Amino acid sequence: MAKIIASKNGTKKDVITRQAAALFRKKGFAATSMRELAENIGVEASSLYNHIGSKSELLQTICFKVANDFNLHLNEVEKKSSSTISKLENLIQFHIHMMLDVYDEVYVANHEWKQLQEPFLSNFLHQRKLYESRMIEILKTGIQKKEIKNIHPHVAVFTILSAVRGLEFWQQHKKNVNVKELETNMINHLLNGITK
Amino acid sequence: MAKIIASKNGTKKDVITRQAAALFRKKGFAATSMRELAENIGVEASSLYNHIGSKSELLQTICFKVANDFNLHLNEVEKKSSSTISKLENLIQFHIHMMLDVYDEVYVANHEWKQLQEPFLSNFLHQRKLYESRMIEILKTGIQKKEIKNIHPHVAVFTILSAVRGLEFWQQHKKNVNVKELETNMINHLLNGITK
DNA sequence: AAGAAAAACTAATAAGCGTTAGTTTTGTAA
DNA sequence: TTACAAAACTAACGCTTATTAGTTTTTCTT
Repeated sequence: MAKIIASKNGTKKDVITRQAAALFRKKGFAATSMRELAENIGVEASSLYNHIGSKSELLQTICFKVANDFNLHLNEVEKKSSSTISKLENLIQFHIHMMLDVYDEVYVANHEWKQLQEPFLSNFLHQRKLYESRMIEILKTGIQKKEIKNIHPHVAVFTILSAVRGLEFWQQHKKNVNVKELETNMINHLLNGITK
Repeated sequence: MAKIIASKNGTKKDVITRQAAALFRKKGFAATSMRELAENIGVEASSLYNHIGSKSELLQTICFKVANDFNLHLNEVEKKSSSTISKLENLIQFHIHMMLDVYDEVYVANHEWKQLQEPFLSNFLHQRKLYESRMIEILKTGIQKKEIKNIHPHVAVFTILSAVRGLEFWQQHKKNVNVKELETNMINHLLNGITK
């Protein structure tokens, strides 16, 4: 067992997957070749197949890892018996952190899921729709409890998710902005408008 | 000169470009083959080259047409001696309409510009940055004239552009929402927050 | 109807793709 | 040191790609 690989960077498969995410983000899934990926890792293309099953599998791994992270977090948020507002605050915060911490992976999940093959494509879209529904449900509860204005919950969820996805934009100006500041500003902006 | 093509749909090149935009949006530029594009038009792949120069050229045409439309509109907005708010209102409205009217093209310009070849890639990014700068400049003027809160103009422009780009999301729920309503809601939401 | 121009076709090109087979090197454990 | 397993390598596979050349069909002009 190689020391460096196992302890710091995870398995070689992890290294490959991470590099794949970086390239898929930069160039797109279809425009990234296995030879190019291999070169970035310092190995021949065929050697990759000692560690991974296929190019498609790489995309699947990336997309479903991200989807799972979001789902698990939503599970925890739903469990907590906190106010609707702090639930939403928690969700937005998590989205921001995911976008900043695992940018490549989230970007790929957001942009390259189209290249997934069936049945993974349908599965992914299903999970996505479910996540949206659960967010809408949280908002509806908040409206019932009079914690939140009587807005259209679907529209509100769409607005929040759009704004957070827009952080991709921000990645290139990362140095010009204080992350904490951005975070609180964004949460305030997105929640003040709907809080009663 | 064929009647149907010339009068209603424009030249055959226009038809090809429009179909290309549709496919590039659905499947991505790299994942769309010329054979597939040809099949959608009802012709052999090689026949396309009687009308277009190359696959790359199709992407260039799409991206720069969109960029040019936005630039021309911004020119007009800058010329008008109206208030900062109504300038911004005008801009947001235009973005929304472009997103709804020429969805495929705007989507491709937003997502597939990465596949442009040099020097077009640099040119495109330059135009984009310039557009942002000019929007920021409008906001700065508004702040000076005390029409607008003393916010960070860069952040505000980013927020507006993100929210509008998020309309892509909305395309699939198009039937569930009144466009006019969406438009006024969005303009209010994005401008009320920064108006003094 | 004849001639010219436009646009379709078939066929082929070279290059690149993901992936596999078979072999050799490297690293680990006995 | 020997034996085994993991992971690298070279070479090649069949397939698809964008694009070109050459030819035939269609369309428009006169």
